[in-house]
Amino acid sequence: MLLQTQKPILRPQTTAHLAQTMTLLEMTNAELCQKIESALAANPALEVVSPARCPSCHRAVVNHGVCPSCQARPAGGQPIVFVSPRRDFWRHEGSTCTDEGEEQGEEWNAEVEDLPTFVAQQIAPELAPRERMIAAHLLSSLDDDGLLTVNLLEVARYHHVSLQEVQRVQRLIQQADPLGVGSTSPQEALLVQLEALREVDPPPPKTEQAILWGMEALSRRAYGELARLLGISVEEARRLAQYIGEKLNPFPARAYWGDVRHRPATFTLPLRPDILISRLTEEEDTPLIVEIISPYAGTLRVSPTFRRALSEAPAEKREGWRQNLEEALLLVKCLQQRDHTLVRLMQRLVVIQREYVLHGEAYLKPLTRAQIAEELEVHESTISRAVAGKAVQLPSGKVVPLARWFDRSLNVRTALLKIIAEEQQPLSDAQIARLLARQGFQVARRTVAKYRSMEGILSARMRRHAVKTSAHG
DNA sequence: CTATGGCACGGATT
DNA sequence: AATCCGTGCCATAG
Repeated sequence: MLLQTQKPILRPQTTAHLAQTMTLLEMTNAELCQKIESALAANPALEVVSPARCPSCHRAVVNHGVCPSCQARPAGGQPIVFVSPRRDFWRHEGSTCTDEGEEQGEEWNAEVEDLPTFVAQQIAPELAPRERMIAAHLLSSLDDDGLLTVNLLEVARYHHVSLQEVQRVQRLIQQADPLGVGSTSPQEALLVQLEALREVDPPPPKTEQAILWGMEALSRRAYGELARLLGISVEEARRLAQYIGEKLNPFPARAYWGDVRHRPATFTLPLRPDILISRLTEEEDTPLIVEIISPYAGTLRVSPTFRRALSEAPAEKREGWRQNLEEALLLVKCLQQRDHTLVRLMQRLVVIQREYVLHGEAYLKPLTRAQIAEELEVHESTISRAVAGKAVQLPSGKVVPLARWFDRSLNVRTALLKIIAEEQQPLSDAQIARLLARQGFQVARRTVAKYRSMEGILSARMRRHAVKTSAHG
């Protein structure tokens, strides 16, 4: 197999190695990029050489002389999995990495950085000179979502003004165009938007309370729970959730940038993929190409020059250099191991979830991390770490968290929704369970009931009467 | 008597 | 080792 070409040392020699491997494994590319960059800056023994390129397709590939997708056409639905060098959209500010100008992400960053200026222009006329400083402070502390990352009280203390004054400035910012920017929490952003909408488009009753107390239930789509919490009917709860979902946005910056420029949904998501999946051909039986994006833009290695220089090093520097060399070796080794684990994981995952990758959520197979761990003969916590926080871009362009591939119930829930949507007369939980079993979903009757309430669907009996009576939760 | 929702246990996840 | 989620058992509403 082509994977064997880069087979790393599999057994951790030291506890340091073990610990670092685990840490690296659970790191997202974004985090890892930073770590590598600081390591490169601090350790002269490390260097990045430019990636090898495939002579035929010119694709850059880490650790391969030939692009794996040109090298061989795997048989029997086997995917092509390889580690590819970091793309531009992973670059951090101040990075020295060059080339590889890729289609996708860089404009995203450029525009988001513009947001503070954009807001500043709108509110500038309203500001007293003294408030300008405060506004600048707040606006420069916005995160990608348009929410504040600083405490208002701290800002007030920093500028030696009262909290009220800071709040006044904040309110001005919140009223500005991406409605709700500069809020300290998603809830606050929602409330600001709600206030502004109130006259134009009156919200359902208790919307405010739902935002204040029910966010957690709301985000889980636990409409039944929400209804109980607010003392309203489930039907009202659903309508309320729909209102919030359609008209309001807890992350003002995302809504704004998403709306103004009609770009694919991929880039309005805050997720940047760690792994890209594409198809080799348009055929149904195409091999899938899985690129695991490496956190560096070439091959990371221990500099041979440095190694040579070590033997001629002046005595007083020798100890420090030797330590550098050791750290460098360790880091490289650990990263290789990380790559290897990810490659093996994806290799298997893509085979199992092939239908999902090609055709979407409905084809997601139930899967547990433990199951994969057994097949790959690694500890389950290894899988857990490898999956945590990672995002994958599917051939469709959609970016999803890798964790979703392991959802045990999502597909069952969609099937359940479909059944209920299509049924003429209300079915009992037991009947639904049997229908689900016929579709290959083995779930207990009790679980059907749980999913039902999660989705905010009334019981069979209630559904029968819901038409005339508006029952009370 | 049947369909549901509450509570608690055990395996999965982190 | 702590926490979450699916299930089984049981009381209760219809």
